[in-house]
Amino acid sequence: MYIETLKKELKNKKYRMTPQRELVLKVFIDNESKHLGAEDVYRLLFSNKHTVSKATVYRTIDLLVEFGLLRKIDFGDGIYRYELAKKEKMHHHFICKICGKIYEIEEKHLEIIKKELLSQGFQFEDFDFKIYGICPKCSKKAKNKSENKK
Amino acid sequence: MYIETLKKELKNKKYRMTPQRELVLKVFIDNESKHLGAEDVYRLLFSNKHTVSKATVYRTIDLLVEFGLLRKIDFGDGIYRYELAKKEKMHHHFICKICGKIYEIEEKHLEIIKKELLSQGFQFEDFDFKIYGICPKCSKKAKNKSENKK
DNA sequence: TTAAGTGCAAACCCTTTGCGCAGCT
DNA sequence: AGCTGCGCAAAGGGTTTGCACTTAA
Repeated sequence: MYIETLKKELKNKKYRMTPQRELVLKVFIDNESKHLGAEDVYRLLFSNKHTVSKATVYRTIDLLVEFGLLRKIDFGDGIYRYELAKKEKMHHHFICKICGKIYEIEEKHLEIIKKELLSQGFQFEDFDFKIYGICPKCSKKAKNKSENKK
Repeated sequence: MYIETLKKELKNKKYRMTPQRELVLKVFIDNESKHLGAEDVYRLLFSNKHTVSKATVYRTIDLLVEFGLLRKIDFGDGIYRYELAKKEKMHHHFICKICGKIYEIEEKHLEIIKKELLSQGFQFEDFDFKIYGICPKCSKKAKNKSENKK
């Protein structure tokens, strides 16, 4: 169904469907829960014996972002990551500063913020909401450690 | 007063106060409303006849972030920008996709989100909340244009 | 057939690092 | 003297680009 959208968009813009473009999109479909960078996509394809060049991976990802199939995420570590853009479900990211794990957080309160912005004349297209901190697991570990020391 | 904080922090960590460190911090103080990248800082100093090497600019900025005097912002264009971290006033960014202007948005609703996270065991340290869209000015312009066409 | 797409390697660009010299303490 | 800090230039690392070859339509 993502593939269908891709084909449709390509036709609209008079671009072509190619095996490489399908392969790149499939990587994102098969790794839905992950946040993959271009390098990751390249390596995943490579280890599956599908050789798609890095240049093509980068170009295809740009295309998929342009088509709204992928959302670009930036965790501030110098690597752009991407995730399938499921329009229905807006979610955000909590990044643990200790273990590095990324939690997806569903947020309903943002609706209020959206409404306020709209009333001020802002049209929003994309939210990027990241929270950095310490996740429950890590703060539990830290707690245990300090108790053992006593 | 930022300078005082810098001096204090440096003393704490047994680092030294230098003219370069003061100059870099001053650039941020004198350009409070802007979001400067390292390159910008370097150029601003250069055009004011103060030569501080790029390496030092980068190193000093890292230091200032470490001390909590600067906040790192990432608008996803491959350049890290920084702003003076005024702890009191949490604000966020609206980036217009047409004119590129960055609006600072004060947000009070995030308090609710913070509370919910806390109750789930998440400890947050930093919020990064960016909204991409079209600002009131640009959407007005677009509107006028389409009306003229009629 | 022919314009779009691909692969390769080199180029880019922001950022980081190694190293010798300068300057606090 | 012994570190810390600086400037310079080179290296790093993710991303982009030029160009000749390949391929979808």
